Amino acid sequence: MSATIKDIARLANVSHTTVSRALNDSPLINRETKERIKKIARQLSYSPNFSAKSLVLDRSYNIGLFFSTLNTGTSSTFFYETVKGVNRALPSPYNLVVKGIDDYADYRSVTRKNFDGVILMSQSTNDVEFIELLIERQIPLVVLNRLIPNQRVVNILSDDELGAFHLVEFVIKHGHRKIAIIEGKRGFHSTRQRKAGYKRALKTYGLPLVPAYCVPGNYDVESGYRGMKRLLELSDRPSAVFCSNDDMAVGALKACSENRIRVPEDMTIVGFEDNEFSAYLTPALTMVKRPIEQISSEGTRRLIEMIESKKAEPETIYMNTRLIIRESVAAVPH
Amino acid sequence: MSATIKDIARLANVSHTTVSRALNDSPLINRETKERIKKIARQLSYSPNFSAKSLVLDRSYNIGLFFSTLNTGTSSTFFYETVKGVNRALPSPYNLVVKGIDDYADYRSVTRKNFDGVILMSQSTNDVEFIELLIERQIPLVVLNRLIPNQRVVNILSDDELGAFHLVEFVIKHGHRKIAIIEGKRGFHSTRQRKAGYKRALKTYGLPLVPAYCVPGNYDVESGYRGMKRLLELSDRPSAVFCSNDDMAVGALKACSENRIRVPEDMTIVGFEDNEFSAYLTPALTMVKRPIEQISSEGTRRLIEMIESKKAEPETIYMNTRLIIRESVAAVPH
DNA sequence: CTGTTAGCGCCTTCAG
DNA sequence: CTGAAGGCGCTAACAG
Repeated sequence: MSATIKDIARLANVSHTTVSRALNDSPLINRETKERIKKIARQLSYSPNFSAKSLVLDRSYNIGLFFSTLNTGTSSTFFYETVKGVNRALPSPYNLVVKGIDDYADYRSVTRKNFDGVILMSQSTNDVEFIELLIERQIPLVVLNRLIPNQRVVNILSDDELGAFHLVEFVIKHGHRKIAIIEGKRGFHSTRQRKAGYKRALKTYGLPLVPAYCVPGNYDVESGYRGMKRLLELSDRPSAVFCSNDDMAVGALKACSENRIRVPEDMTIVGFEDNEFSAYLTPALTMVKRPIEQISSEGTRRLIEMIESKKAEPETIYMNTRLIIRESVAAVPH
Repeated sequence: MSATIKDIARLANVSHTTVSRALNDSPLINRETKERIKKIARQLSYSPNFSAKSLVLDRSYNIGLFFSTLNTGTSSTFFYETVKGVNRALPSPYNLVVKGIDDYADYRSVTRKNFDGVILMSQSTNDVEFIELLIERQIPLVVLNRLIPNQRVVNILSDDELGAFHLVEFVIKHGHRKIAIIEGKRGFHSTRQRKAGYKRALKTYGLPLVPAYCVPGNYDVESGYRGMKRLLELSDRPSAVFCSNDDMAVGALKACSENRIRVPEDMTIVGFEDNEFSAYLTPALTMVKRPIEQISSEGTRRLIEMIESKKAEPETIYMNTRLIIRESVAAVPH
């Protein structure tokens, strides 16, 4: 079928070893023979058999990109930006293999032989087992998005706590004193971080933490809608709401509109994440943008470095969020 | 490092051949030895080296999922649903390898050896070369989303023309006679199909096709915004606008809101695609939903069948869209 | 600079 | 039912 180095060797009247070396640009080979061999390879439109290469080099050329889940709880924007970021930084011989942890009956097939390295987009603590397995098997690993304490891994995150702090601070500076939060999915690290930033901002500015103003959510639009409805039923309504992500802000906006509450005139709403719609909502959403794509690219770069230099320096890197000011915040009405 | 069949063979006092057969459930092997071998394999947490398997079986276990591009023109919802659909239908030994065609300098590495099969999510005609290459190399192929005429490939699409027809018909039945369209990205098959459905609906109901009512777009939010602005500047404004996808409908909504035009009271707007926000916009969007996830799953199933049975029956399959009625359509004002 | 030889881990004849 | 031998395509010593 397709040509092998032996075919080329025959045509070039050299040994297949020479062909292998020539094609891999070994300095041992004479320039002219090299050219000659490469030309023949081109004519035969030769392409190496990666399985064979893999077997002998002990490298699969597969990079696994694992999500906690591919089915639910992952917003499409988040997913897309991650893949884009990884893809952008991935050198060409590597294959980007996308998986969800949750559809693994067992992880047996995740081995050093089958994956040169793994990028884990960690969204909840349900992946600790998986992380331990990877470490135990000495598979180069980069964990994105969630802080992995006490582990020797490269860990890249956005500073959500700080981002949320800045965001809520911005709201406070508009005169708001009754600020509610619709929280993210339970158990997610990001949920805790964002709430922590919210709490720190309140505290810093001497505002009380009102339990009734902290309503649960789970990062989807529907939960933002329900959360907002709950807040609107309160006798002492908040004047501003921090939604732990933009999807929930969309739901919150909807709930306001149904109750004829104008945003931002009667109610300030802010989000977190920056999905592609935030700018085009009515009103356009003021929120904090996480650098998902950069995190993914940076993580990929580090992973490849680890793989190719065989060095792993555990490190935790925080990448800055950005406050994006649009239209959904107004001074508190009185 | 990790265990091989030889290690197991030694411990079990059999040849590695026997181990291989036992692990592959060959009927030739005695039940008891089989059990014994499997037990040892489990104890050693043996996992096959796929590179070796691939080499000898001539199967890479890689399924390529190729997009026209990963960088722009692909909406995140679309991307996410596709991956989800494929992933759901992909049997476990296979790896889902995600690629964008546009970041390929040359396609040389896409060979039968490196990919057992390819799923092409075709978004424009810039992939004809690629398709020809795959056919020439006899790589099992399924093309999703775009009609590939005169080619012997399995082709799975949503019936956008019919979907658009039903949608516009629905608008017409609300009394609208001045219906505009904001078109999709130039050169995309879907763009043409949706416009065709629009035109057929107009024609069927005896309405004229007004050139000024056909404005260009490219499937992103911004272009919907600009398109709507253009329509609003017309002296004889349309009373309804068919946006060729939901992202553009979001932009159109925004433009209306800025011009204090109420939707749907003053202006009917419909979309196409159903991204996850459509239901939560204000007003919630009436549109046609494409079965992306089903298309992807079905395509994957067919591809695997082709690979495992070595049979390829070229076929074109249309999957039905669904009209989802929400709030953005009202009777024409008079 | 080039060739010979061996072997990566696995599966598949072909003999027992 | 089991084993011995060979080879998939490629790279890596080791010789020349």
